[in-house]
Amino acid sequence: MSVRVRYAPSPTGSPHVGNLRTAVFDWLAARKYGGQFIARLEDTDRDPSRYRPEGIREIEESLNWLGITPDEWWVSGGPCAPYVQSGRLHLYRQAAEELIQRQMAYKCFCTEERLAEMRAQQQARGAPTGYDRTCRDMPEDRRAELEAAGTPHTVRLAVPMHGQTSYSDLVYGDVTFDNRTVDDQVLLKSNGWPTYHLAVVVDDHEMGITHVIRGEDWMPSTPKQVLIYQALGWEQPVWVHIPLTLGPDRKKLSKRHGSTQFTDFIRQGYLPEAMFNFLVLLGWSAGEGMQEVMSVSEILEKFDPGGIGRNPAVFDYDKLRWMNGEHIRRCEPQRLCDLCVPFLQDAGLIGDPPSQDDLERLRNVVPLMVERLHLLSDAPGLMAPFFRDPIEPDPAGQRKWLTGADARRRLELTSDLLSGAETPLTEQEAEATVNRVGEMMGTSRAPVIHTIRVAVTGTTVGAGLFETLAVLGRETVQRRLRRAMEWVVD
RNA sequence: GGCGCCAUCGUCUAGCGGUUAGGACGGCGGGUUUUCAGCCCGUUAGCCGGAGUUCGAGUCUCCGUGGCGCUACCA
Repeated sequence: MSVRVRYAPSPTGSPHVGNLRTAVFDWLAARKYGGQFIARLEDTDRDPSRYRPEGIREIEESLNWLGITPDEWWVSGGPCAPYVQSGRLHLYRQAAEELIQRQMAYKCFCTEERLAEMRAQQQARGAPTGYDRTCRDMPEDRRAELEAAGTPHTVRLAVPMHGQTSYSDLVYGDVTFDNRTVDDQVLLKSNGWPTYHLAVVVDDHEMGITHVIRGEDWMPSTPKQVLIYQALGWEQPVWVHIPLTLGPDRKKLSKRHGSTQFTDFIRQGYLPEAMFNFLVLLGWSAGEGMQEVMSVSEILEKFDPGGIGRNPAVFDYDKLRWMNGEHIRRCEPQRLCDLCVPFLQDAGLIGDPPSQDDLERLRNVVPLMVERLHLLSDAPGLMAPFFRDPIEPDPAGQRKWLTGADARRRLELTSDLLSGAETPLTEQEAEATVNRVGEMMGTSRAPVIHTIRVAVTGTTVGAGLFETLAVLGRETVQRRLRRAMEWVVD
């Protein structure tokens, strides 16, 4: 039987990085085993405070962006459509009915108020919380009476009062729960909609899911689902729980730790392969001697679910930033240019759409900046001197390198040496010129370099000066040198 | 409170009874005399505690401690 792995997000808003990491593992396992990757929307919670359908677009965008577009999902459909739980309600009702007939579930007529009160009392006593099973052993005639009156009810799982339920987890090994500690979980809400526990089991079975890969926070509810599989006589999937992602303070990763919305990372200029690489390393290791920076195909080649660790991992923004730089440096030049375009457009440095001139200049500038980019969003700041005209000098740089008669002289000499020629300015000519100016002034070339850099870029940081001059071109360089003479203070 | 999971440098981790406990990020220092970045070199720092098993424990067992998660008609 073919391996089928699903990613089952719920539309509760913008997708979280920890959540997408699960999708990465889901995809990896599916591909590794030559199976299908399926995505299904778990939208059975329609409470307005949590149901945020706007987030669905972002889930789709994130998956596509990462390059892990599902083989079957709500966007493109598939043999198990619909891939949205709200369109599958009849299946859950049918399953609930079957469970009731098999006496593995029962109708519960308790009101939410009563349940809240019960819970409050349990907490006050310091007792374990959980349903007290009032309706479980309800006399048949009483049940029929309430039913005939149309009393709202839920359907609960009748968890065995004794014994244990255990399952085997690919990552965590054998996990066992005393049935006494497992709650009689609500399976069907009083509005007829299922809870996660019922819906996930029914859908995973109906869709032929073979591997359930999800966050470790689902472990405590797994026995409930195992019980449902057993009651319905269905074969269980392979359970694979993966460790959680934490913030720098070791608490669950959340907004206050900085960016956690996946789309934020896209906007900030991280590369898909860098995110993929970083996310998979949060909980998985190829073992000794591994190279950490890997392409998606290298990861796929080395990936082994057995290498998934068990300890929760802190999300290290510094390492992600470093890793992004590594991937940027491995990027094909043309692709890197394309990736930079939207960031430069947002900064107003190039047109939308960019002109041929913009694109040609970008192709020349990117090689100078590739080693200096960590995030694509660094591009506008770094590349501004090549796209903005006129430029303004950085005050500190001006104070240091555009001050005094010597500075003026360096500008004048450089400008003089560069004038006259009609040929394009080359790196060689730029270097020779700067060297010559140094000689003429009886100094090393260093001060010349610094002064000219501030003059033509406005800043003290950036690419090597000779390459910079060549890319800027003779005409622009001359114009900026002359302009800079006005900036020199005494 | 109950239940579950986890525990090696600050962080991500390798280790699967015998190692000088290895790598990566970060930090620090140096080199590349063209800044920044990159690259190269070096350095910093760790087996939570206690019993037990064993000739020998980071590795196995138990207890403790700590962290995290779940404990909803949320997922």
